[in-house]
Amino acid sequence: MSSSRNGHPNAKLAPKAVVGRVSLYLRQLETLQLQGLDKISSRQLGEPFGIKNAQVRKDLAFFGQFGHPGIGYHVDALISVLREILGVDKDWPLALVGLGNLGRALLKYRGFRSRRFHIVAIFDNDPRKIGQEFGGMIVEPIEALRKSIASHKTSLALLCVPAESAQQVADLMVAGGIRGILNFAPAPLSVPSHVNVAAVDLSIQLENLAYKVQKTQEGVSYGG
Amino acid sequence: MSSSRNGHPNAKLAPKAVVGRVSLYLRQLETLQLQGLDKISSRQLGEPFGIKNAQVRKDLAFFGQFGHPGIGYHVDALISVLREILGVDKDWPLALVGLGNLGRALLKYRGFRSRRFHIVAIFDNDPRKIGQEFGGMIVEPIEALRKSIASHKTSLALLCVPAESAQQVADLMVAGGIRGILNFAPAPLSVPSHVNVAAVDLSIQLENLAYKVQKTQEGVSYGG
DNA sequence: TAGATTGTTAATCGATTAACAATC
DNA sequence: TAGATTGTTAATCGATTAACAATC
Repeated sequence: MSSSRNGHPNAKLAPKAVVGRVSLYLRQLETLQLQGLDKISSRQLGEPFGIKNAQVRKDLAFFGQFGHPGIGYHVDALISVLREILGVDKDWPLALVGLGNLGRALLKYRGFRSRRFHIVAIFDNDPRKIGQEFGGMIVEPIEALRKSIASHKTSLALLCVPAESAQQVADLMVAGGIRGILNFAPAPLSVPSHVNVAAVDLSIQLENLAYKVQKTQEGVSYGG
Repeated sequence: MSSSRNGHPNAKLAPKAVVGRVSLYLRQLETLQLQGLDKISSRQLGEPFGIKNAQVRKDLAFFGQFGHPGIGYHVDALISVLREILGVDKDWPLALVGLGNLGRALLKYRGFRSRRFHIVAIFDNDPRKIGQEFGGMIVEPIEALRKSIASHKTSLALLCVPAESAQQVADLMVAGGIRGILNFAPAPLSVPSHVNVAAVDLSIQLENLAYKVQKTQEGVSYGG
């Protein structure tokens, strides 16, 4: 028995794959809530993603017992509990560094706000950008990162600078106390173990697709 | 020893994780090539990504024998072979659908071109955008997708429309003969099995980071 | 030759799936 | 009650790591 749930006491860190799927479940639940549904089974919850019912139950079981045998899961209740588990039941201030094309696109991206992620400060090293206004914020020089992180209590940062300067900027983020970096630069980052990095690497994703497409297009017609 | 290598004959599709890592190796090799290195060991190759030497060798062994015992791998030779394996030894035309903030940022993104991915046609359903020029191309209506895919022989597409219309546009892509979709919309896509989808889901990545940060910040101070 | 490093096998580890008693 | 569906255990599957003979 022993209270596990919502990640307080001795709970272990869930495997990354589990957390990713739980995010998907949460999103699906929110869609269903808008549609007025109030109950859902593990089978229905996994279906849109091609995830098996046993997997859904196992993933949720990692955090506690939320379902009702014979019934399924209550949509509203499960939403609350998953939001709490993932930590998206509160606001997360974000620092955005690098105002190139991608950085400016992220500044306007609506998907973040709906998840309580808010960009609160923006940084660039281009003197022509510093002092300018973007999305209601004044661009600060990268040296201002440290103070800004402290004053906004920022834990998460979006790293949108070119590959060449990514490590250098990451170092400044770490020095300032950042705990998680979403890295859009196509470069590996070296950070202390208490800092988490997630990479968004578009070229690698495209290469993956290219490989599969190439593979499934030939393959068929060749002999052993 | 039966030619495996470079993915011609009976070669099985490599596990997704393997392909992703091979992309990283290739990028690292290219960096080393620019630095003038001509040999490298499996240990050095994996180091920047925190990948163990045994893993690097096993990943490469999936495609063939490219190394030399006691020596390591020849940088130039391995680059050629990995490019061929991944399919990035040739040009890949891309269709871009959805010219919101993200779509326009991708249009200018340099990371694609260096990998021989080229956006060759752009689409939107907004009448104010159709006919306009972006990045040297004229915006076409989404209904033109089918003909364009055929004439450009496009296998890969970037899907940057809002979540609500993502499935509908994906259906048109599939009908037009697209074989791989890089999906930026926060919505699950349902496609036939011969079409590959890779999702770029920023909110989910951020939620992952938020979870870990939250977890490592508390955790420590609570009792069993 | 001695030292380095490969490709590959065996051992370990972790993740997914199937099955089912318990429950509504 | 009968049918549905959970949480969980056991079985399967796949991926990572360690170890080492073969090779340069």
